[in-house]
Amino acid sequence: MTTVVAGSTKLIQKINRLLKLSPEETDAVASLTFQTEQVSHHTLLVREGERVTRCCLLIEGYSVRHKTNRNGMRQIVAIHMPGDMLDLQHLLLDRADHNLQTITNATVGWIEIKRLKKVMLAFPRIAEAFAREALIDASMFREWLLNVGRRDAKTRVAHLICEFVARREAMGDMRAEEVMLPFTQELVGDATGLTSVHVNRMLRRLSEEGALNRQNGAVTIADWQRLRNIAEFDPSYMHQLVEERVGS
Amino acid sequence: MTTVVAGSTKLIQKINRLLKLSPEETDAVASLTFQTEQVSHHTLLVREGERVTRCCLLIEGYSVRHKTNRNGMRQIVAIHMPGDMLDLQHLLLDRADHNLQTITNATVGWIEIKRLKKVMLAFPRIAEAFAREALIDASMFREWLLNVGRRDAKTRVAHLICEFVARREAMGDMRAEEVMLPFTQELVGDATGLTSVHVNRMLRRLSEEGALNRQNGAVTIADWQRLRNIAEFDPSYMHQLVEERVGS
DNA sequence: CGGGAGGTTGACCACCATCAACTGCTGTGG
DNA sequence: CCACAGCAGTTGATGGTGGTCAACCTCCCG
Repeated sequence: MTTVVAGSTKLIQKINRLLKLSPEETDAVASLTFQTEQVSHHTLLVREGERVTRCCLLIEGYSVRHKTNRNGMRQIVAIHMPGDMLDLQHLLLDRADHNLQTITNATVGWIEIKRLKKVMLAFPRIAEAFAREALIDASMFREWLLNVGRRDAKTRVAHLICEFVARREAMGDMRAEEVMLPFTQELVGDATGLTSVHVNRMLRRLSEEGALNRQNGAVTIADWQRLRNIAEFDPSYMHQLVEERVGS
Repeated sequence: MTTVVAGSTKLIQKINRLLKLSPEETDAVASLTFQTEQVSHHTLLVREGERVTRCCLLIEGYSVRHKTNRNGMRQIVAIHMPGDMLDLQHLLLDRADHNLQTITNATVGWIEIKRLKKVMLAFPRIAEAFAREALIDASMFREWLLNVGRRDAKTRVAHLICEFVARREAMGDMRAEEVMLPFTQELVGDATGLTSVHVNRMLRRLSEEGALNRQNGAVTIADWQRLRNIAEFDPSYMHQLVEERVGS
C-alpha cells in the first residue's frame, strides 16, 4: 500500500489520445496518487449492487466487466487494459450494475471519488476527457451488441480479437501480431455469447484459414488483413481511442 | 418550423428524475427553443458516419438507434421515447457511429450543440444530469448485451417488453398494461437478435402462458408479475430512470 | 507425483433460422 | 365502392449453427 505516480503514465497517454492536455492539466493528472494493490487473477474488484465510493485505475494486467443471468451464465460486456480508469461511471451513479473482475494477476490503484471530482472541477478539460471516454465505452457496447446479436460465431470471435489487438497497439505495445492473448477460450465465449467448446472450433477454423497462429493454446495474429476482413472490423466505432491502422 | 417550449415538458420531467433541478435550472431548460419538425415513420434522422452538429429532442413518437453488419442485418441498440434527447453523445464525439431512425410518425425538435453547451456551462447541474443520462444509457446497453448474449428467445422478448413498459410507465403514461406496443415483430427481432418469425412464435408462447394478451397483432400486458418473472426483469440497471414498481 | 485448469475432439441434439405459403389489414386509386 | 397492392402477421416444413455432454490430453504448479 504505497502511493505511486508511475501508474498514471499510461493513463496520461490515454487521456492525451482523447484530448490534448496542457502542461498544467498533465501535471494535475500526474500528481494524482493511488493506493496501489497487487491482486491475483479472478479477483472481484466490484460486485453488482455494491455502493462504490472509489475508483480503480488498472495499472498492470487485464480485467473484465460482466453480468450474469438467472442460470448463472456470464456475459462479459467489456475488457480493460492498463491505463483504463474503471468505475468512472460511479462518479455519478452510486450503485454498481455489473461486476468488475481481474482476469490476470494485476496491479490496481485506488482513488477516492471525491478527490477525482475535485480535480475534474478544477480542470474541466480533464472532466471532458473522462466524459469522452465514457461515451466511447458506450459506443463499444453498441458494437458488441451488433457483434453478439447479428454476427456468426467465427466473425464474432475474430472481431473480439481484432478489437483487443487494435486497442493494445494503440496503447503503445509492440506490434500486436507478436503478442499472445491473455484470454481463455471460456472468456472469449463469455464475451461473444458462445460456449468455450465452440470458441475452440472457431479458433481452429481461423487458424486453418490462415488468420491466426496457434501453438499449445497460445494465439497470435498470422494475417491481420485476413482476420480483419473475416471480422468485419472497422475501428471507427472507437473514435479517437484507436487510430485507423495504415499498414498491413 | 417554429420554436416551442411545450416540447420540453417531458424533458424536464425526465431530468428531474435524474437530478432535482432548482427553479432557475428548470427555467434554463424550459427556455431552450427547438426547431420542430414533423417526420413520418422510418425517417433517418442521423446516419452512421455523419458529422453531427445539432441534437435532436424526441417530442412525440418513437425512434431507435441501430447498426448493421456486412450482410445488412440490423441490430437495434436502443429505443427512445418522448422526452429523450438523442445524440447527446455528439456534444463530445463528432461522428455518428450508428443510425438514428423514427419507427412511428414523430415530432422532433432540433437544437444546435453550441447552444446546448452554453447552457451546460452556465448550469453545471444540467450538464451533470445529461452525463448521468449517458451513463444510464451505457448501463442499458450492458443489460441488452446480457439479454442478447445469454438469454433464450422467450426471455429476450419478454425482457424487451418489460423494459419498454417500465420506461413508459416511469415517463408518466397511464398504467402500461393498457397500452399497446408500437413495435412490429421485425423490430423486436432486430432488438433481440432474433428473426421476426421466431419473435412471432415467442409472442404466442408468452400469450399461451398468460403473460400477454393479443388481438389482431396488438399486444398488451396480461400479467405483469408473470411476464417479469419470465423476463428475469430487474429494473435496477436503469438506476434513477425507472423506480422499482411496487404493486402488481 | 498428483491435482486442477484449460484445451481438444467427437457424437448428438435443440434452438432458432430459413423458406414459403397464406391471412388479414389498411390505404390508395380507379 | 371495389380492386389491388403492400405491409405485417401467422404457420408449417426443413435444416444448420451452435449447445451439450463426455472423454481425453497437455501443461503447470504445488
